[in-house]
Amino acid sequence: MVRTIRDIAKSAGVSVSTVSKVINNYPNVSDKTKERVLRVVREEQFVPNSTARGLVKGSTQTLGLFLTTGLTHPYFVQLLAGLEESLKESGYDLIYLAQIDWNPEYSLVRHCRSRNVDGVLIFGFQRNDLNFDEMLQSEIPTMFIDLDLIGSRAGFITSDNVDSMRQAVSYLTGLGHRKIAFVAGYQDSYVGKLRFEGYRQGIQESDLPYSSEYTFFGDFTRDSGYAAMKQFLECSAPPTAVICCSDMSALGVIEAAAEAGLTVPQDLSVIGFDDIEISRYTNPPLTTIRQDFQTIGRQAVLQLDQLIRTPHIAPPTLIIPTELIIRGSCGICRDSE
Amino acid sequence: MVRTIRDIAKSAGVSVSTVSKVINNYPNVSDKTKERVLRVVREEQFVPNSTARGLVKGSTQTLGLFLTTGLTHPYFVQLLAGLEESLKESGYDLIYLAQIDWNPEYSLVRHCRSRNVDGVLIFGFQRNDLNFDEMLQSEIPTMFIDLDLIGSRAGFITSDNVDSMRQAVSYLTGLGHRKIAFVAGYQDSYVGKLRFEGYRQGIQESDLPYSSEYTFFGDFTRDSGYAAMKQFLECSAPPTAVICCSDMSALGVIEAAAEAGLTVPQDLSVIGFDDIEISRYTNPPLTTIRQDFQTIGRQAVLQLDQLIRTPHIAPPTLIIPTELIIRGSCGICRDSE
DNA sequence: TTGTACGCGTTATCAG
DNA sequence: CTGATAACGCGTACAA
Repeated sequence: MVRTIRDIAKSAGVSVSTVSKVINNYPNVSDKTKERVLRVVREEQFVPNSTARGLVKGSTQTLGLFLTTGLTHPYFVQLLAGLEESLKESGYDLIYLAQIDWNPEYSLVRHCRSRNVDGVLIFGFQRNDLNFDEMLQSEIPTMFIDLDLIGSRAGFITSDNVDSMRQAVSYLTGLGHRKIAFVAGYQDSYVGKLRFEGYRQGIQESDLPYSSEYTFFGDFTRDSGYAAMKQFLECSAPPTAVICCSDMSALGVIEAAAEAGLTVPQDLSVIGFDDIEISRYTNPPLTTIRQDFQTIGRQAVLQLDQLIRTPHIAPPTLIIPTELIIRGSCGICRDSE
Repeated sequence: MVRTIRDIAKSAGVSVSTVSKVINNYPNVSDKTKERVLRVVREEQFVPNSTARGLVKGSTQTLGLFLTTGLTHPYFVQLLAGLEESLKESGYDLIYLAQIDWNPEYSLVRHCRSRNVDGVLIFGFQRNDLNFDEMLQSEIPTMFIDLDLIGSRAGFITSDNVDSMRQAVSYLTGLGHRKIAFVAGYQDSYVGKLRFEGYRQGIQESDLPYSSEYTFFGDFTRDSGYAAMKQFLECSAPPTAVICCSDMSALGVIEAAAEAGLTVPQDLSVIGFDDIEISRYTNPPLTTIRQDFQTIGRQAVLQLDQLIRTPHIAPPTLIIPTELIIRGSCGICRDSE
């Protein structure tokens, strides 16, 4: 039994517009009628139809979310928790736009418009996965997560990938390491590039020579870590420390090292990335870089909300710090050379 | 520059109703006008406004999703993948109803109605978390995931928790074990109860005595597994096998066993639940029960779609089989007793 | 302070 | 086969 604003008006003995004014907290309503209307609203459990409201206002208190398919990011759940928290604060529901298709005619912008979303969150994509230019040129408020795209109404938020890796290198050099290898992610992914860049900067800042032998481009999996370490062991001067782009690949590195008779952290230091749940419990516990996805999710919505509500604001670009979690997989360099 | 159906009508030199008929594939339109309209639609990149459509049709091609807060289920991502796949097939977008609040006045039903969703998915809740009765009594098509609630328009889908545990017990008795302990989940959770029930059934079917000493009620964490094993070791006749309600707690059991000088699987057999990514790589690799969350997500949407489209259909209740993944953490019982 | 009437973009009915 | 026109439920100038 669905109630409309008209039913409420009748029950309260006022006009529809008065009800509307009460609901939307307009000033020019006498306290007496306001109270009466409010009582009826409560009694009849009236909730305004957001579809109708969306039609007339051209906005729906809804944020659109585009997600890449096959998402396996370990900390996606945290992101969601961050989203949820701020979604509540700012009063939006989230519509997951699942009807993406990958043919070139598909248009994110049209999809958004047809749904009348107030703003859009985009997560998990690479630069050329979809036609993001159209999105950037549109007037639709947009926040990219982990992709550095900017438009007049579009900003982005991401972890500080570069600094993460510089920190990691610096931590290892502080332990005396000078032969530091790097298990990279996809060469052409946004985060992959930045982390590699951070590694190179770190190397440079510590006056260490860069050797391409010490870099392996993998795919974040355990297997790629394993393969990487096998390759590093072939080097004329094998590394004494390895930085990885994911915890899973760090685990692969440790396994390959163990097979070669090397123990961590005595013979080899290893740093991971992500801080997945298991990392606390591995043997040894993994030293790793933790991304603050809860904050990223939270800030993405908060910033988007600002963008939506402020017409000429500069598009937000946020870089969220990471944290090096020091556990047991790194040790002082014993390489006498 | 947003186009409406009126713009299209003007450009094509026909009436709005004709355009509407073409868009919605109505029969009574001549091929010639249909073609002309379609051309204009394509040229002008017209997409009908789903808000307006939703208003008049009373349905929005949208499914609502209620999620519990702080969801950390490792396989939620799989569920999402399953959802996404079938969402695409059946043409819905998913609206994540984040504006839940926990005061008693909050009504799921009203929230749904205000958004005009066609159906609802509910995941991660316990029976008394919210007022689900109202939902069950409403005419809103609903699928509960992992919660066995049924209404005239509401069904559920879940893994076969009972059978999973019976399988596990049966597998262990097949290996000669007769002292089989159980690390349960929350005592009052839906899945927790069923898994415990399955364990008891399995015990009974194998004519083993049930001993409350052999059951520990934990919370799915590694720590609770650790604590459980410590307790089991205090028994006058410690178990030779342990079944756990999560992989993490299985890892805790193994750790506690190792501390007591027991090696797995020689001295103790351990079975987990979930098959998280890491289980393949632990030492020994974990024998565990895998839930098919991809299928659960997929079927949830498919069944809901059926429910929506068929007025008087019986509410679907699906129990999805699990799979015992046999790896290296179980061995033949050596207990000579 | 309150109410009337129109419009948001679409679909459905019914007359032509 | 095509086109007016009335809904759908709400917000808001404007009139009272």
